[in-house]
Amino acid sequence: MIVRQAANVLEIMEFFAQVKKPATLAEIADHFGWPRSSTFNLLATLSEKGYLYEPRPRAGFYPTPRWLAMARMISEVEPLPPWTHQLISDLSAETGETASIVAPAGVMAVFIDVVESKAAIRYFATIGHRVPIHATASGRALLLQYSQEERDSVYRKIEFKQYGPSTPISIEAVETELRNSISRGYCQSFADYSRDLAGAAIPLPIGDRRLSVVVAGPEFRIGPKVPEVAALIARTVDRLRPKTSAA
Amino acid sequence: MIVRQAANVLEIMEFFAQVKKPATLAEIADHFGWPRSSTFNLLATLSEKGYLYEPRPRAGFYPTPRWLAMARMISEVEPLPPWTHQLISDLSAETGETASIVAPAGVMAVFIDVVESKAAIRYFATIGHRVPIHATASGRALLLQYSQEERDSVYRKIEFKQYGPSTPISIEAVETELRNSISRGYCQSFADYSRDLAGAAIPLPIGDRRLSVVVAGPEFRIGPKVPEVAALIARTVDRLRPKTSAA
DNA sequence: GGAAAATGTACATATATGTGAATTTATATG
DNA sequence: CATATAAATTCACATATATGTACATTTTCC
Repeated sequence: MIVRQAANVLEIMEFFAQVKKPATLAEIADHFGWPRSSTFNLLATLSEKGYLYEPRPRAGFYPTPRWLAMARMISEVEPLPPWTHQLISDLSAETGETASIVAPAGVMAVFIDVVESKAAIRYFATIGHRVPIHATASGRALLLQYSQEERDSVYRKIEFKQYGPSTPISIEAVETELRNSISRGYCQSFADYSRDLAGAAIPLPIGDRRLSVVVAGPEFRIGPKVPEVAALIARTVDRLRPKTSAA
Repeated sequence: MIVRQAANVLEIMEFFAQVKKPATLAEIADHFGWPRSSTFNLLATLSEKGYLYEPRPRAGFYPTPRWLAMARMISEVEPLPPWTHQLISDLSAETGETASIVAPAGVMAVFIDVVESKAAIRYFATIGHRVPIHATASGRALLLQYSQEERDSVYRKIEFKQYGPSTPISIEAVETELRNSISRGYCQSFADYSRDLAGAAIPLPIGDRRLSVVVAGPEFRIGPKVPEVAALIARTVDRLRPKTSAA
Protein backbone atom coordinates (compact mmCIF):
# COMPACT_ATOMS: atom_id res chain seq x y z
CA MET A 1 0.00 0.00 0.00
CA ILE A 2 1.30 3.41 -0.93
CA VAL A 3 1.14 6.10 1.77
CA ARG A 4 -0.32 9.00 -0.12
CA GLN A 5 0.74 11.89 2.05
CA ALA A 6 4.24 10.50 2.32
CA ALA A 7 4.45 10.40 -1.46
CA ASN A 8 3.02 13.92 -1.61
CA VAL A 9 5.85 15.27 0.51
CA LEU A 10 8.30 13.86 -2.01
CA GLU A 11 6.30 15.27 -4.90
CA ILE A 12 6.32 18.73 -3.38
CA MET A 13 10.06 18.59 -2.90
CA GLU A 14 10.59 17.39 -6.45
CA PHE A 15 8.35 20.18 -7.60
CA PHE A 16 10.53 22.76 -5.89
CA ALA A 17 13.68 21.08 -7.20
CA GLN A 18 12.24 21.51 -10.66
CA VAL A 19 10.77 25.01 -10.65
CA LYS A 20 13.49 26.39 -8.38
CA LYS A 21 11.48 29.29 -7.07
CA PRO A 22 8.96 29.96 -4.35
CA ALA A 23 5.37 28.88 -4.97
CA THR A 24 2.11 29.92 -3.36
CA LEU A 25 -0.46 27.56 -1.94
CA ALA A 26 -2.69 28.13 -4.94
CA GLU A 27 0.06 27.40 -7.43
CA ILE A 28 0.99 24.17 -5.74
CA ALA A 29 -2.63 23.07 -5.39
CA ASP A 30 -3.29 23.79 -9.05
CA HIS A 31 -0.09 22.13 -10.22
CA PHE A 32 -0.97 18.85 -8.57
CA GLY A 33 -4.72 19.16 -8.83
CA TRP A 34 -4.97 18.92 -5.06
CA PRO A 35 -7.77 20.60 -3.13
CA ARG A 36 -6.71 23.86 -1.53
CA SER A 37 -7.61 22.67 1.92
CA SER A 38 -5.48 19.56 1.64
CA THR A 39 -2.60 21.54 0.23
CA PHE A 40 -2.96 23.93 3.12
CA ASN A 41 -2.62 21.11 5.62
CA LEU A 42 0.44 19.71 3.92
CA LEU A 43 2.21 23.04 3.63
CA ALA A 44 1.37 23.85 7.23
CA THR A 45 2.86 20.55 8.35
CA LEU A 46 6.07 21.06 6.40
CA SER A 47 6.34 24.64 7.66
CA GLU A 48 5.72 23.64 11.24
CA LYS A 49 8.52 21.13 11.03
CA GLY A 50 10.88 23.81 9.76
CA TYR A 51 11.18 22.61 6.18
CA LEU A 52 9.36 25.42 4.41
CA TYR A 53 9.46 29.16 4.89
CA GLU A 54 8.44 32.35 3.14
CA PRO A 55 11.57 33.91 1.66
CA ARG A 56 9.85 37.16 0.78
CA PRO A 57 6.49 38.69 1.51
CA ARG A 58 3.55 37.20 -0.38
CA ALA A 59 5.77 35.25 -2.75
CA GLY A 60 4.86 31.89 -1.32
CA PHE A 61 6.78 29.01 0.17
CA TYR A 62 10.20 27.59 -0.46
CA PRO A 63 12.16 24.82 1.25
CA THR A 64 14.54 25.89 4.02
CA PRO A 65 18.20 24.87 3.90
CA ARG A 66 17.24 22.28 6.45
CA TRP A 67 16.73 19.78 3.64
CA LEU A 68 20.29 20.30 2.55
CA ALA A 69 21.65 20.09 6.08
CA MET A 70 19.80 16.83 6.65
CA ALA A 71 20.75 15.33 3.30
CA ARG A 72 24.38 16.19 3.99
CA MET A 73 24.33 14.49 7.36
CA ILE A 74 22.81 11.42 5.80
CA SER A 75 25.21 11.33 2.88
CA GLU A 76 28.44 11.93 4.73
CA VAL A 77 28.17 8.38 6.00
CA GLU A 78 30.02 5.95 3.81
CA PRO A 79 29.86 8.05 0.72
CA LEU A 80 30.90 6.32 -2.46
CA PRO A 81 34.64 6.61 -2.88
CA PRO A 82 35.42 9.47 -5.28
CA TRP A 83 36.87 7.16 -7.92
CA THR A 84 33.45 5.69 -8.62
CA HIS A 85 32.16 9.03 -9.82
CA GLN A 86 35.32 9.46 -11.84
CA LEU A 87 34.60 6.03 -13.26
CA ILE A 88 31.14 6.79 -14.61
CA SER A 89 32.26 10.24 -15.63
CA ASP A 90 35.06 8.78 -17.76
CA LEU A 91 32.81 6.05 -19.11
CA SER A 92 30.15 8.53 -20.12
CA ALA A 93 32.73 10.77 -21.77
CA GLU A 94 34.35 7.95 -23.72
CA THR A 95 31.18 6.18 -24.81
CA GLY A 96 28.91 9.20 -25.14
CA GLU A 97 26.26 7.24 -23.24
CA THR A 98 24.76 7.37 -19.75
CA ALA A 99 26.81 5.63 -17.05
CA SER A 100 25.64 4.78 -13.53
CA ILE A 101 26.47 3.14 -10.23
CA VAL A 102 23.70 0.83 -9.09
CA ALA A 103 22.76 -0.73 -5.74
CA PRO A 104 20.18 -3.34 -4.68
CA ALA A 105 16.81 -2.54 -3.10
CA GLY A 106 14.86 -5.76 -2.69
CA VAL A 107 13.66 -6.91 -6.10
CA MET A 108 14.75 -3.63 -7.62
CA ALA A 109 18.05 -2.01 -8.46
CA VAL A 110 18.51 1.70 -7.62
CA PHE A 111 20.71 4.17 -9.40
CA ILE A 112 22.82 5.81 -6.73
CA ASP A 113 25.06 7.85 -9.00
CA VAL A 114 24.54 8.85 -12.61
CA VAL A 115 26.42 10.72 -15.30
CA GLU A 116 24.13 11.36 -18.21
CA SER A 117 24.99 11.16 -21.85
CA LYS A 118 25.02 14.49 -23.63
CA ALA A 119 23.42 13.08 -26.77
CA ALA A 120 20.00 14.38 -27.77
CA ILE A 121 18.70 10.81 -27.83
CA ARG A 122 19.88 9.23 -24.63
CA TYR A 123 19.06 7.05 -21.70
CA PHE A 124 17.43 9.39 -19.26
CA ALA A 125 18.10 8.20 -15.72
CA THR A 126 18.39 10.06 -12.44
CA ILE A 127 19.72 9.20 -9.03
CA GLY A 128 16.99 7.20 -7.31
CA HIS A 129 15.70 5.67 -10.54
CA ARG A 130 14.66 2.04 -10.04
CA VAL A 131 14.60 -0.94 -12.37
CA PRO A 132 13.80 -4.65 -11.84
CA ILE A 133 16.89 -6.42 -10.59
CA HIS A 134 16.40 -9.50 -12.75
CA ALA A 135 15.53 -7.82 -16.03
CA THR A 136 18.41 -5.39 -16.41
CA ALA A 137 22.14 -5.64 -17.00
CA SER A 138 22.91 -3.57 -13.92
CA GLY A 139 20.56 -5.61 -11.75
CA ARG A 140 21.99 -8.93 -12.87
CA ALA A 141 25.47 -7.63 -12.15
CA LEU A 142 24.20 -7.26 -8.58
CA LEU A 143 22.60 -10.71 -8.49
CA LEU A 144 25.94 -12.24 -9.52
CA GLN A 145 27.27 -11.14 -6.15
CA TYR A 146 24.54 -12.96 -4.21
CA SER A 147 24.76 -16.48 -2.86
CA GLN A 148 22.36 -19.03 -4.35
CA GLU A 149 20.15 -18.85 -1.23
CA GLU A 150 20.00 -15.08 -1.32
CA ARG A 151 19.10 -15.16 -4.99
CA ASP A 152 16.37 -17.73 -4.33
CA SER A 153 14.91 -15.50 -1.66
CA VAL A 154 14.83 -12.59 -4.08
CA TYR A 155 13.28 -14.75 -6.83
CA ARG A 156 10.40 -15.67 -4.57
CA LYS A 157 9.39 -12.03 -4.34
CA ILE A 158 9.70 -11.22 -8.01
CA GLU A 159 6.59 -10.85 -10.11
CA PHE A 160 7.78 -11.99 -13.50
CA LYS A 161 6.40 -9.75 -16.20
CA GLN A 162 6.99 -9.68 -19.91
CA TYR A 163 8.38 -6.13 -20.16
CA GLY A 164 9.82 -6.80 -23.63
CA PRO A 165 10.38 -9.66 -26.06
CA SER A 166 13.56 -10.80 -24.33
CA THR A 167 12.54 -10.34 -20.68
CA PRO A 168 13.40 -13.46 -18.65
CA ILE A 169 10.04 -14.62 -17.33
CA SER A 170 11.12 -17.46 -15.06
CA ILE A 171 13.70 -18.19 -12.40
CA GLU A 172 15.35 -20.62 -14.79
CA ALA A 173 15.60 -17.95 -17.50
CA VAL A 174 17.27 -15.57 -15.08
CA GLU A 175 19.69 -18.20 -13.79
CA THR A 176 20.58 -19.16 -17.35
CA GLU A 177 21.27 -15.55 -18.22
CA LEU A 178 23.44 -15.22 -15.12
CA ARG A 179 25.47 -18.28 -16.17
CA ASN A 180 25.86 -16.79 -19.64
CA SER A 181 26.98 -13.52 -18.11
CA ILE A 182 29.69 -15.28 -16.15
CA SER A 183 31.12 -17.05 -19.17
CA ARG A 184 30.74 -13.91 -21.26
CA GLY A 185 32.53 -11.85 -18.61
CA TYR A 186 29.87 -9.15 -18.32
CA CYS A 187 26.11 -8.61 -18.08
CA GLN A 188 24.06 -7.29 -20.94
CA SER A 189 20.48 -6.42 -21.71
CA PHE A 190 18.75 -5.72 -24.97
CA ALA A 191 15.44 -4.12 -24.18
CA ASP A 192 14.79 -6.71 -21.48
CA TYR A 193 13.03 -4.04 -19.49
CA SER A 194 12.98 -0.69 -21.31
CA ARG A 195 12.05 -0.51 -24.94
CA ASP A 196 14.93 0.34 -27.30
CA LEU A 197 17.43 0.31 -24.43
CA ALA A 198 20.61 -1.74 -24.38
CA GLY A 199 23.39 -1.80 -21.83
CA ALA A 200 26.45 -3.51 -20.45
CA ALA A 201 27.23 -3.89 -16.76
CA ILE A 202 29.75 -5.51 -14.44
CA PRO A 203 29.70 -6.15 -10.70
CA LEU A 204 31.45 -3.59 -8.54
CA PRO A 205 31.85 -4.86 -4.99
CA ILE A 206 33.22 -2.16 -2.69
CA GLY A 207 34.00 -3.29 0.81
CA ASP A 208 30.98 -5.35 1.77
CA ARG A 209 28.74 -3.30 -0.47
CA ARG A 210 27.36 -4.89 -3.57
CA LEU A 211 27.23 -2.40 -6.40
CA SER A 212 27.46 -2.47 -10.16
CA VAL A 213 28.49 -0.15 -12.99
CA VAL A 214 26.39 0.09 -16.11
CA VAL A 215 26.64 1.94 -19.41
CA ALA A 216 23.37 2.14 -21.28
CA GLY A 217 21.94 3.86 -24.31
CA PRO A 218 19.65 3.43 -27.30
CA GLU A 219 19.85 -0.04 -28.78
CA PHE A 220 20.63 1.12 -32.30
CA ARG A 221 23.64 3.08 -31.12
CA ILE A 222 25.12 0.99 -28.34
CA GLY A 223 23.83 -2.44 -29.37
CA PRO A 224 26.63 -3.52 -31.71
CA LYS A 225 29.25 -2.08 -29.40
CA VAL A 226 28.15 -3.81 -26.21
CA PRO A 227 31.18 -6.16 -26.06
CA GLU A 228 33.68 -3.36 -26.48
CA VAL A 229 31.81 -1.12 -24.05
CA ALA A 230 31.96 -3.96 -21.52
CA ALA A 231 35.68 -4.29 -22.09
CA LEU A 232 36.08 -0.54 -21.63
CA ILE A 233 34.19 -0.66 -18.35
CA ALA A 234 36.46 -3.43 -17.08
CA ARG A 235 39.60 -1.58 -18.15
CA THR A 236 38.43 1.68 -16.61
CA VAL A 237 37.59 0.00 -13.31
CA ASP A 238 41.02 -1.60 -13.34
CA ARG A 239 42.63 1.75 -13.95
CA LEU A 240 40.74 3.73 -11.31
CA ARG A 241 40.14 1.26 -8.49
CA PRO A 242 42.80 1.65 -5.81
CA LYS A 243 45.02 -1.42 -5.79
CA THR A 244 46.10 -1.21 -2.17
CA SER A 245 43.87 -3.17 0.22
CA ALA A 246 40.19 -3.85 -0.39
CA ALA A 247 38.83 -0.37 -1.20
CA MET B 1 -4.36 20.12 10.99
CA ILE B 2 -1.09 18.25 10.95
CA VAL B 3 -0.64 15.65 8.24
CA ARG B 4 0.68 12.73 10.19
CA GLN B 5 2.25 10.70 7.44
CA ALA B 6 3.91 13.78 6.01
CA ALA B 7 5.44 14.49 9.40
CA ASN B 8 6.48 10.84 9.66
CA VAL B 9 8.52 11.10 6.48
CA LEU B 10 10.46 13.95 8.03
CA GLU B 11 10.89 12.05 11.27
CA ILE B 12 12.30 9.07 9.44
CA MET B 13 14.78 11.25 7.62
CA GLU B 14 15.80 12.98 10.81
CA PHE B 15 16.20 9.58 12.37
CA PHE B 16 18.63 8.52 9.66
CA ALA B 17 20.46 11.85 9.87
CA GLN B 18 20.97 11.13 13.54
CA VAL B 19 21.88 7.46 13.66
CA LYS B 20 23.81 7.61 10.38
CA LYS B 21 23.51 3.94 9.60
CA PRO B 22 21.02 1.63 7.96
CA ALA B 23 18.01 0.52 10.01
CA THR B 24 15.63 -2.39 9.64
CA LEU B 25 11.87 -2.14 9.59
CA ALA B 26 11.69 -3.51 13.10
CA GLU B 27 14.21 -1.02 14.46
CA ILE B 28 12.37 1.90 12.95
CA ALA B 29 8.99 0.68 14.11
CA ASP B 30 10.27 0.16 17.65
CA HIS B 31 12.09 3.48 17.73
CA PHE B 32 8.96 5.44 16.92
CA GLY B 33 6.50 3.08 18.51
CA TRP B 34 4.76 2.66 15.16
CA PRO B 35 2.93 -0.54 14.21
CA ARG B 36 4.97 -2.79 11.98
CA SER B 37 2.38 -2.77 9.27
CA SER B 38 2.27 1.00 9.11
CA THR B 39 6.03 1.23 9.12
CA PHE B 40 6.09 -1.30 6.33
CA ASN B 41 3.80 0.85 4.22
CA LEU B 42 5.85 3.97 4.80
CA LEU B 43 9.17 2.33 4.02
CA ALA B 44 7.68 0.72 0.92
CA THR B 45 6.45 4.10 -0.27
CA LEU B 46 9.80 5.79 0.26
CA SER B 47 11.58 2.89 -1.43
CA GLU B 48 9.22 2.85 -4.34
CA LYS B 49 9.87 6.52 -4.92
CA GLY B 50 13.61 5.86 -4.97
CA TYR B 51 14.49 7.47 -1.66
CA LEU B 52 15.44 4.39 0.32
CA TYR B 53 17.47 1.34 -0.60
CA GLU B 54 19.23 -1.58 1.01
CA PRO B 55 22.96 -0.87 0.99
CA ARG B 56 23.91 -4.34 2.10
CA PRO B 57 22.08 -7.61 2.54
CA ARG B 58 19.83 -7.84 5.59
CA ALA B 59 21.19 -4.66 7.13
CA GLY B 60 18.05 -2.69 6.52
CA PHE B 61 17.21 0.55 4.76
CA TYR B 62 19.12 3.75 4.21
CA PRO B 63 18.31 6.90 2.23
CA THR B 64 19.61 7.02 -1.33
CA PRO B 65 21.74 9.95 -2.50
CA ARG B 66 18.58 11.18 -4.16
CA TRP B 67 17.84 13.25 -1.07
CA LEU B 68 21.13 15.03 -1.49
CA ALA B 69 20.67 15.53 -5.22
CA MET B 70 17.24 17.05 -4.62
CA ALA B 71 18.36 19.24 -1.74
CA ARG B 72 21.22 20.53 -3.86
CA MET B 73 18.93 21.46 -6.70
CA ILE B 74 16.67 23.29 -4.31
CA SER B 75 19.45 25.10 -2.53
CA GLU B 76 21.46 26.22 -5.51
CA VAL B 77 18.76 28.80 -6.12
CA GLU B 78 19.57 32.10 -4.52
CA PRO B 79 21.81 30.68 -1.89
CA LEU B 80 22.78 33.08 0.85
CA PRO B 81 25.83 35.05 -0.24
CA PRO B 82 28.96 33.46 1.27
CA TRP B 83 29.70 36.46 3.44
CA THR B 84 26.65 35.77 5.60
CA HIS B 85 28.09 32.46 6.72
CA GLN B 86 31.41 34.17 7.30
CA LEU B 87 29.48 36.70 9.36
CA ILE B 88 27.94 34.25 11.80
CA SER B 89 31.10 32.21 11.82
CA ASP B 90 33.12 35.26 12.91
CA LEU B 91 30.47 36.32 15.39
CA SER B 92 30.35 32.92 16.98
CA ALA B 93 34.13 32.77 17.19
CA GLU B 94 34.44 36.22 18.76
CA THR B 95 31.57 35.94 21.20
CA GLY B 96 31.77 32.23 21.94
CA GLU B 97 28.00 32.07 21.50
CA THR B 98 25.63 30.71 18.85
CA ALA B 99 25.08 32.99 15.83
CA SER B 100 22.37 32.59 13.18
CA ILE B 101 20.77 34.00 10.07
CA VAL B 102 16.99 34.12 10.40
CA ALA B 103 14.12 34.47 7.90
CA PRO B 104 10.35 34.97 8.29
CA ALA B 105 7.75 32.21 7.99
CA GLY B 106 4.35 33.64 8.82
CA VAL B 107 4.13 34.28 12.55
CA MET B 108 7.38 32.42 13.07
CA ALA B 109 11.04 33.12 12.36
CA VAL B 110 13.15 30.29 10.90
CA PHE B 111 16.85 29.75 11.36
CA ILE B 112 18.29 29.32 7.89
CA ASP B 113 21.96 29.24 8.83
CA VAL B 114 23.54 28.54 12.20
CA VAL B 115 27.03 28.42 13.68
CA GLU B 116 26.86 26.94 17.12
CA SER B 117 28.78 27.99 20.14
CA LYS B 118 31.40 25.52 21.30
CA ALA B 119 30.65 26.11 24.97
CA ALA B 120 29.29 23.22 27.01
CA ILE B 121 26.34 25.35 28.06
CA ARG B 122 25.05 26.94 24.90
CA TYR B 123 22.08 27.90 22.84
CA PHE B 124 21.30 24.78 20.90
CA ALA B 125 19.71 25.71 17.58
CA THR B 126 19.70 24.00 14.21
CA ILE B 127 18.85 25.06 10.71
CA GLY B 128 15.07 24.90 10.44
CA HIS B 129 14.52 25.79 14.10
CA ARG B 130 11.49 28.06 14.53
CA VAL B 131 10.65 30.71 17.09
CA PRO B 132 7.74 33.18 17.44
CA ILE B 133 8.49 36.26 15.37
CA HIS B 134 7.22 38.73 17.96
CA ALA B 135 8.83 37.24 21.05
CA THR B 136 12.44 36.98 19.97
CA ALA B 137 15.25 39.40 19.14
CA SER B 138 15.78 37.81 15.73
CA GLY B 139 12.07 37.86 14.93
CA ARG B 140 11.64 41.50 15.88
CA ALA B 141 14.62 42.37 13.70
CA LEU B 142 12.54 40.92 10.88
CA LEU B 143 9.37 42.78 11.87
CA LEU B 144 11.31 46.06 11.75
CA GLN B 145 11.60 45.55 8.00
CA TYR B 146 7.82 45.22 7.51
CA SER B 147 5.43 48.05 6.69
CA GLN B 148 2.84 48.89 9.32
CA GLU B 149 0.13 47.11 7.27
CA GLU B 150 2.22 43.99 6.91
CA ARG B 151 2.92 43.95 10.62
CA ASP B 152 -0.77 44.37 11.42
CA SER B 153 -1.59 41.44 9.21
CA VAL B 154 0.97 39.30 11.06
CA TYR B 155 -0.33 40.48 14.45
CA ARG B 156 -3.82 39.31 13.62
CA LYS B 157 -2.57 35.75 13.29
CA ILE B 158 -0.45 35.70 16.41
CA GLU B 159 -1.67 33.83 19.44
CA PHE B 160 -0.16 35.84 22.27
CA LYS B 161 1.18 33.54 24.93
CA GLN B 162 3.08 34.25 28.08
CA TYR B 163 6.21 32.22 27.30
CA GLY B 164 8.19 33.97 30.02
CA PRO B 165 7.91 36.88 32.43
CA SER B 166 8.90 39.46 29.80
CA THR B 167 7.02 38.07 26.78
CA PRO B 168 5.09 40.86 25.04
CA ILE B 169 1.48 39.71 25.26
CA SER B 170 -0.24 42.38 23.17
CA ILE B 171 0.16 44.16 19.87
CA GLU B 172 0.92 47.35 21.75
CA ALA B 173 3.66 45.67 23.77
CA VAL B 174 5.29 44.42 20.60
CA GLU B 175 5.05 47.78 18.85
CA THR B 176 6.53 49.50 21.91
CA GLU B 177 9.42 47.07 21.97
CA LEU B 178 9.98 47.69 18.25
CA ARG B 179 10.12 51.45 18.85
CA ASN B 180 12.58 50.88 21.68
CA SER B 181 14.67 48.70 19.39
CA ILE B 182 14.86 51.46 16.81
CA SER B 183 16.07 54.05 19.28
CA ARG B 184 18.41 51.53 20.89
CA GLY B 185 19.82 50.59 17.50
CA TYR B 186 19.33 46.83 17.88
CA CYS B 187 16.83 44.23 19.01
CA GLN B 188 17.22 42.29 22.22
CA SER B 189 15.42 39.62 24.16
CA PHE B 190 15.84 38.41 27.71
CA ALA B 191 14.03 35.11 28.02
CA ASP B 192 11.04 36.55 26.16
CA TYR B 193 10.53 33.13 24.63
CA SER B 194 13.10 30.61 25.85
CA ARG B 195 13.94 30.35 29.49
CA ASP B 196 17.43 31.59 30.44
CA LEU B 197 18.10 32.72 26.88
CA ALA B 198 19.21 36.21 25.91
CA GLY B 199 20.20 37.55 22.53
CA ALA B 200 20.92 40.56 20.35
CA ALA B 201 19.82 40.90 16.73
CA ILE B 202 19.84 43.39 13.88
CA PRO B 203 17.97 43.45 10.56
CA LEU B 204 19.88 42.12 7.57
CA PRO B 205 18.07 42.96 4.35
CA ILE B 206 19.70 41.29 1.34
CA GLY B 207 18.26 42.27 -2.00
CA ASP B 208 14.52 42.07 -1.43
CA ARG B 209 14.95 39.36 1.18
CA ARG B 210 14.23 40.23 4.75
CA LEU B 211 16.67 38.49 7.04
CA SER B 212 18.24 39.11 10.41
CA VAL B 213 21.41 38.14 12.29
CA VAL B 214 21.25 37.10 15.91
CA VAL B 215 23.75 36.14 18.56
CA ALA B 216 22.23 34.30 21.49
CA GLY B 217 23.35 32.44 24.56
CA PRO B 218 22.61 31.80 28.24
CA GLU B 219 21.36 34.91 29.99
CA PHE B 220 23.95 34.81 32.75
CA ARG B 221 26.79 34.83 30.25
CA ILE B 222 25.58 37.05 27.44
CA GLY B 223 23.10 39.21 29.36
CA PRO B 224 25.40 41.97 30.57
CA LYS B 225 27.24 42.04 27.28
CA VAL B 226 24.21 42.45 25.01
CA PRO B 227 25.00 46.06 24.06
CA GLU B 228 28.58 45.29 23.09
CA VAL B 229 27.55 42.14 21.27
CA ALA B 230 25.06 44.22 19.30
CA ALA B 231 27.80 46.69 18.44
CA LEU B 232 30.04 43.84 17.37
CA ILE B 233 27.32 42.47 15.09
CA ALA B 234 26.92 45.87 13.46
CA ARG B 235 30.67 46.31 12.98
CA THR B 236 31.07 42.82 11.56
CA VAL B 237 28.23 43.30 9.09
CA ASP B 238 29.81 46.57 8.04
CA ARG B 239 33.13 44.87 7.52
CA LEU B 240 31.86 41.87 5.55
CA ARG B 241 28.93 43.20 3.55
CA PRO B 242 30.03 44.08 0.03
CA LYS B 243 29.86 47.84 -0.45
CA THR B 244 29.31 47.88 -4.21
CA SER B 245 25.65 47.86 -5.26
CA ALA B 246 22.85 46.41 -3.19
CA ALA B 247 24.26 42.99 -2.29
C1' DG C 1 19.90 -29.64 12.74
C1' DG C 2 15.57 -28.45 14.66
C1' DA C 3 12.63 -25.48 17.50
C1' DA C 4 11.78 -20.94 18.94
C1' DA C 5 12.01 -16.20 18.31
C1' DA C 6 12.13 -12.33 15.48
C1' DT C 7 11.12 -10.07 11.34
C1' DG C 8 8.55 -9.13 7.29
C1' DT C 9 4.03 -9.21 4.56
C1' DA C 10 -1.19 -9.33 3.42
C1' DC C 11 -5.74 -7.93 4.26
C1' DA C 12 -10.39 -6.58 6.26
C1' DT C 13 -12.30 -3.21 9.15
C1' DA C 14 -12.98 0.72 12.33
C1' DT C 15 -11.48 5.15 12.53
C1' DA C 16 -8.46 8.93 11.80
C1' DT C 17 -8.05 11.94 7.85
C1' DG C 18 -8.80 14.46 3.46
C1' DT C 19 -11.87 17.41 1.41
C1' DG C 20 -16.16 20.23 -0.34
C1' DA C 21 -18.51 23.99 1.01
C1' DA C 22 -18.66 28.09 3.80
C1' DT C 23 -16.12 31.96 5.91
C1' DT C 24 -12.64 35.14 6.37
C1' DT C 25 -8.87 37.77 4.65
C1' DA C 26 -6.13 39.92 1.03
C1' DT C 27 -5.55 42.04 -3.50
C1' DA C 28 -7.14 44.11 -7.93
C1' DT C 29 -10.20 47.15 -10.37
C1' DG C 30 -13.43 50.81 -11.72
C1' DC D 1 -12.37 54.50 -1.73
C1' DA D 2 -15.85 50.93 -2.44
C1' DT D 3 -16.69 46.79 -4.68
C1' DA D 4 -15.31 42.60 -7.03
C1' DT D 5 -12.27 38.86 -7.34
C1' DA D 6 -9.02 35.83 -5.76
C1' DA D 7 -6.56 33.51 -2.04
C1' DA D 8 -6.20 31.55 2.41
C1' DT D 9 -8.45 29.28 6.42
C1' DT D 10 -11.82 26.75 9.07
C1' DC D 11 -14.81 22.90 9.96
C1' DA D 12 -18.12 18.90 9.81
C1' DC D 13 -18.72 14.78 7.62
C1' DA D 14 -18.06 10.79 4.40
C1' DT D 15 -14.43 8.01 2.96
C1' DA D 16 -9.83 6.66 2.11
C1' DT D 17 -6.32 4.92 5.20
C1' DA D 18 -3.69 3.12 9.34
C1' DT D 19 -3.55 -0.73 11.90
C1' DG D 20 -4.78 -5.31 14.59
C1' DT D 21 -4.62 -9.75 13.52
C1' DA D 22 -3.07 -13.68 11.09
C1' DC D 23 0.34 -15.82 8.25
C1' DA D 24 4.94 -16.51 6.06
C1' DT D 25 9.66 -16.24 6.11
C1' DT D 26 14.16 -15.74 8.05
C1' DT D 27 17.44 -15.91 11.78
C1' DT D 28 19.03 -17.27 16.22
C1' DC D 29 20.16 -20.33 19.64
C1' DC D 30 20.56 -24.59 21.88
